[in-house]
Amino acid sequence: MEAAAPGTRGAATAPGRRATIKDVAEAADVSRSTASRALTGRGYVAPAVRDRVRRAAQTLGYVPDAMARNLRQQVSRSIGVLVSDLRNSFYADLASGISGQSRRRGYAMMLADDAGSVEAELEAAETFVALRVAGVILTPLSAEVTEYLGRHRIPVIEVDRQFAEGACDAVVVDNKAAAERVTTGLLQQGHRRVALLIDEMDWTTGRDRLVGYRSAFLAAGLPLDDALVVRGGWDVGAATGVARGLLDGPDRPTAVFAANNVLAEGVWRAAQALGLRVPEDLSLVSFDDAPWMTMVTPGVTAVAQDAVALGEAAVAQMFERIENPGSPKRTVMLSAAVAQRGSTAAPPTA
Amino acid sequence: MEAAAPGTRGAATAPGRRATIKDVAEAADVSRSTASRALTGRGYVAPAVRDRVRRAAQTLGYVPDAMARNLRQQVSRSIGVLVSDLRNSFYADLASGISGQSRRRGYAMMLADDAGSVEAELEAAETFVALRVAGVILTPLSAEVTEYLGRHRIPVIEVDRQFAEGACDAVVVDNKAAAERVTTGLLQQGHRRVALLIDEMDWTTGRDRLVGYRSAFLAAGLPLDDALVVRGGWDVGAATGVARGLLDGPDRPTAVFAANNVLAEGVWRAAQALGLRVPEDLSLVSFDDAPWMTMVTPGVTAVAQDAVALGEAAVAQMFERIENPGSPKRTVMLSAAVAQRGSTAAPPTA
DNA sequence: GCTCGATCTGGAATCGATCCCAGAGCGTCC
DNA sequence: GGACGCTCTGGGATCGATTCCAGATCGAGC
Repeated sequence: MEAAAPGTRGAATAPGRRATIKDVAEAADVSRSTASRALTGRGYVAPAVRDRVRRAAQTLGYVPDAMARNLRQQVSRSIGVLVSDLRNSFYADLASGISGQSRRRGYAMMLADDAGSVEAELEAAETFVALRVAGVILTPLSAEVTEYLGRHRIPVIEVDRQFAEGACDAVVVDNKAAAERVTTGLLQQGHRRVALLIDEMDWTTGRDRLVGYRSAFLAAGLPLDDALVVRGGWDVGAATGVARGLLDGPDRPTAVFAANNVLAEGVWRAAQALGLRVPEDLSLVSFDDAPWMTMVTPGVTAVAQDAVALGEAAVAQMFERIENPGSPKRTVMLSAAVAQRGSTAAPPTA
Repeated sequence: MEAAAPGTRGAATAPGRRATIKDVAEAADVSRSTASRALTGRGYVAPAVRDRVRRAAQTLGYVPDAMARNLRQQVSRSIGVLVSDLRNSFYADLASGISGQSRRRGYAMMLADDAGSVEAELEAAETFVALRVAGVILTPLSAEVTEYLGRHRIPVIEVDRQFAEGACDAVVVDNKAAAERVTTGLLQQGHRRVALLIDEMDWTTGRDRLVGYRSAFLAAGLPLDDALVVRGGWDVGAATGVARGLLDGPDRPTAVFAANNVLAEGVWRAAQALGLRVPEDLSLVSFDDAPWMTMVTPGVTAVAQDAVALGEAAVAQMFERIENPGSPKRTVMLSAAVAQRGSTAAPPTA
């Protein structure tokens, strides 16, 4: 879309129906072809005629029909975005980054969220195909969706997690490195019973965070205890319950590494409920920063994925793919910073 | 879109280009008209032929082009949504509610955020017009955008706030009643110096919250002190600064009513920085709930607007408007609950 | 004067789907 | 047997824009 200068959006003078290019052409006393050339700037038009047509369009409040234009040109200027849950700040930030960046490039964003349902995910993908979007950015739930979109020749960028590595472009954070870094930090403070609370280990996110956690132990020459790796469930309620079970007992871990912000919230709530002080009784680190982590006392040390930047990088990668369809698939890996706050300390010397 | 049964999304067998209805028609050995009738279910088709066409579509992985369909039918099955800032959980929840509800009705959602810029808002509106969306749901920044969309005969629903009352449909919360309720609560606990920290007083949100605050004083027969109504700025940094100024002094208020979640965060941070204990030294209530408010100790008492429900109500209103274009404009008012937490107490007896 | 190229314009085809309408086939009823 | 109604199919117009192409006009150069 050509960005009209401020204040130039014309006043449609009470049209019974929307103005079409035919109306503009008639008003300017030229043919539809000429009107089109004048407005798009492609092809010859005499300057005087061009101005006349533009004025007419202006007066009529003409806005070209994107459907018709896209149909004719067989390209669309919108992208599809599919995330898991907008109420989770991680996905909201991601969408925000994508939105800003794609607007800057003149593309509109179709946003859908599958509420964790593979069927909803495929339905959204089908809608994107129907709308002939220029590309899709998604946080995949299944490998099928990428394959489906690929079959329809729609460029796909997987963000945050990947299914089949190398099957399509992807933008992810270096989960392993970041997980290893925070785990090593806990070990260096003297913790030995460090639990990992995790939601899944099938996607690259969970898998790599687990790998990072383990390699920190190996690097420190410390033994691994698989009983300390615990599945935490998908929502705060479940996570809180699991965390209570984990923390309620004599043999409890002295530190917990929560693999995402929902699980961290569960641990925090469980600690509160059990009267455990952070960090005196329990150290906590989180993968995924969240707004509340800077509000509580002490603040929660977290791997701060910049979700907005992740979204922006995904958009950049998508346009590179569109301009360059043949180039080999690429996985962009962003590093994540660790925001040190007050939620870790040496373990209690019980 | 007809929801295909799971697993029925056909395999496009390596098409050089996407299958069109012409391809389906040829594969099923019928005309394009018949293929169309078979797939849409409108008009006569012999059952045997219908099945043959559907199988052909299946085999080819045919997905009808929404552009072409919309162009022909002059209606679209997508709605435009325009919010201020997705990173704010209020707007993200709103979008989430809209998304879920519109997906349920088979509509796609075009989402844009103006980053507080009126120009970006108008640009997004123009995109919505170009895409011929069925309707637009927005949290308006300017009166102009609603008027612009209205001129192009696009149904508009304003959510959260209204500009010209009655100019279009709207879904809002009862700001006045909720503000009055929480203010009255503070007065009943004995507070007299109750500050209102507010961002704007031009929109209905700010105006009504101010009105509610004032009428609580009037109802209690207490005098108003306009020096206690303070503008707090638009982001957390500014809000924190203003709150520090407000709370740093001998004559500081004993309670603060923050008119939104960003301002409440500013007050919370300022109180922390100044070493003020909540609620012993300072009571705090917020308009707008936010996730962190249940995470901190004590929890922050807040007017809990259900933003998801707000979004869902907006979608419902939009479809009512679409089905019933002539009916008088309607403003739906949702009441907001007050989530009582621990952030208020009787004022210090200094 | 004639050719050639550049500039400029309008007619008509095109994108992919829907839908009106004419007409074929067939059964029923008077 | 003929009129009528119902079922079913295909031809072709249509939505709104873009774009190819033919042709008109004009000025310059030989």
